[in-house]
Amino acid sequence: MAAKSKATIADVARAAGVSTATAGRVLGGYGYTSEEKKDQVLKAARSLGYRPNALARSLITGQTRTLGVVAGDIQNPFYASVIRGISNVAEANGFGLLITNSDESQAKEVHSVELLAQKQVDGLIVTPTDTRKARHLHNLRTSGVPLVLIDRAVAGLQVDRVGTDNISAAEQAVRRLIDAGHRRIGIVAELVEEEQGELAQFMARAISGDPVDSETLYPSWQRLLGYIRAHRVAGLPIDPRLTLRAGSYSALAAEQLVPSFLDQPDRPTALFTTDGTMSEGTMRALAALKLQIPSDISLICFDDLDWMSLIDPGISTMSQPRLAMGEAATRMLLERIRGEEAPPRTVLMSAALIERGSVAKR
Amino acid sequence: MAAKSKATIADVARAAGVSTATAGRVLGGYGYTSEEKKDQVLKAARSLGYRPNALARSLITGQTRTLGVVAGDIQNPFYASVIRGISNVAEANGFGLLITNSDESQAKEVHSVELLAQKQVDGLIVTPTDTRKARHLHNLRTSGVPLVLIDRAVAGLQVDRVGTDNISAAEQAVRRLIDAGHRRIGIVAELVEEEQGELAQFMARAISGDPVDSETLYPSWQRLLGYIRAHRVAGLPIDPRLTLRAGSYSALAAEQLVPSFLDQPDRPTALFTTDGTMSEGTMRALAALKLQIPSDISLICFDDLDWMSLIDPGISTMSQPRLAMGEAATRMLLERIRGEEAPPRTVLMSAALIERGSVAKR
DNA sequence: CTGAAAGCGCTTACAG
DNA sequence: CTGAAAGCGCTTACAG
Repeated sequence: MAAKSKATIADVARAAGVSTATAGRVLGGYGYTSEEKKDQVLKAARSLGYRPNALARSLITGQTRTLGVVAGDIQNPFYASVIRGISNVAEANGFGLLITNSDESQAKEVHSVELLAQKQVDGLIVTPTDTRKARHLHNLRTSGVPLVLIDRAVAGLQVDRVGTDNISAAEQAVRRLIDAGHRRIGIVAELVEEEQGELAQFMARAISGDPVDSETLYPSWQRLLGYIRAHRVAGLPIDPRLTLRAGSYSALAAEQLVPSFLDQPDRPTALFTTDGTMSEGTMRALAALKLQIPSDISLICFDDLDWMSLIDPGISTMSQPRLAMGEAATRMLLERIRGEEAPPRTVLMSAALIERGSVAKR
Repeated sequence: MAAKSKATIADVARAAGVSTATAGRVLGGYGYTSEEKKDQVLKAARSLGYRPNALARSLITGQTRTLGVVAGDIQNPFYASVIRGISNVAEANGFGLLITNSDESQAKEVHSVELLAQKQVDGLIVTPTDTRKARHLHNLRTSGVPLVLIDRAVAGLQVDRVGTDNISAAEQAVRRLIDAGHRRIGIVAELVEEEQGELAQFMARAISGDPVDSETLYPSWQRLLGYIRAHRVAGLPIDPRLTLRAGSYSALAAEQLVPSFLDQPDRPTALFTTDGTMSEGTMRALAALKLQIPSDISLICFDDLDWMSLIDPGISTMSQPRLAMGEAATRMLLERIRGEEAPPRTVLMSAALIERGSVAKR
């Protein structure tokens, strides 16, 4: 193995015949130096193959120019795009990215946050796994590490956040289906456990128009709210049998539940899926059932995935600005890192309905 | 903003009434300490909310337990999966991941490598943008930073590498098409510039059976080699007009070139696309041309993307073990970091033909 | 403009 | 087993 060449500032200073302070000033780009010494130092640095040790610098300055990211799963197109957005603005500002996956497990999320904090990231972007309890995120506040949330909020945690306006987006999607004449519209959603009570109660309250604290709801619950709202606005009744609850972030779960969901009297003539994962599972099930879109069943999805424009007919969907979400979150985080004081901001981005060929008139 | 609580080992030591050395020993988990002092220190640490500063530790130990990754584009499913594989074994071994995108630009790659090196990563995994010249990667060797290459090799750079056995995989795909009776098989490939000469010369040499140094070829060139080999083995002639060269990693480029490619006398009856990007572009073009698969044209792709199993008929493809590639690369890197000396290894993984419905008999 | 000294938060020999 | 001291590679006041 090659000898590790580890020229330090002291080595360069010695070779250039100056003090380490002077060498540091030119190499670190701070303070003033005469052109002459500057040249000497630069020459010495080059010949020694000097590379600054960011660790030492960070230890003193207290900043690492590194951001930490805790995403659900980097393989998921949603997170992949969001992270790309984060990466775009991080890179443009000279920040590196330490990325971890939570796999929607709070234990892993806690572990990741701790790891990133120990590595002294200047700020953190996380997609919280649990929207109710998140002590580790509250603790971050007291340890002074700026935090921005993406996609989900956390009850009682006043920090910057960027997400999609899920209620409006879902309402728009379902309204489109209603406008096309559909009256029995099924919703395929994760709806992982909530502490605001059971699904039936939740729906009852929403239907009756009771105000629900939607802010810290998981996205799929918010999208269910939009589904309900579209029905209410149109004066349509809501049949609880038209709600398919997958219970977890799993395409397979959706795929397995859709067949019996569709095998009921007076089955839905259209489906609304609440995210990419549910959409994929639903599509696989429809294919297996040999149901033609849109002649046998209409469909509007959430999140625009590659395949939705590749298949024939194309799938209409609510497209989230994933890249822009990552970019916006990072910009907000950098502002906080720079010390900008302002009340916590919530940026809700709107999704756009992309019309393709998956909705038939009825 | 909350006061930054920054308890150091010195603070803990003071609170516990011991020396910083002792506090360090229990908090850092090295050396011996009596149970009594251990308890005192732990208690003090807890009440002070002590969190170790990994920077300070790394500065001394010379290791950061962080790996650097330079991938093409995290949004691309190929890289997303590879990175997930990397993340799996990194995490299992307590390593963090600093991830950057090169966007297939060598300038960005050079910049990323420099950034990661300054941040003192313990090792680097990169998908090299240029397989011919890569001084920054050679330099890494002399600075003692272990490096593992994924997907592509670099001429003259003797380091561990994991890739796909592209020639065999492509040969298998094309043989499948030949076996189905196809005689005019088109290949849709990136084939970005090479310095081994022009495409025509390259093909002439390959066809004549001249040995080509395939090791450091870009994957799409290797896959072209497999395409040629399948023809040679079957005793079939090769028509250069059946090679579509996109010239860049762009689905749009492929999409735009496919129509005229298919609008030629005696046009191909089957297509082989050399990666996910080419596959996507080709699919979009075929859809726009209203060509039915497989009745109008047969197709075998490379790399198994989500949509290939979602559309009807499913697309047959050569599936690369992307996750396993990332995992294997990381394991090799960790071995090097642990100091294992061994000649550089090249691990070529084989792709598996996944048969779906995109190939018709002829 | 430049250098000697102190110090960031830890770990590592070295005595005891 | 424990502590005083030195030091990792830088940057930051502070004199001059």
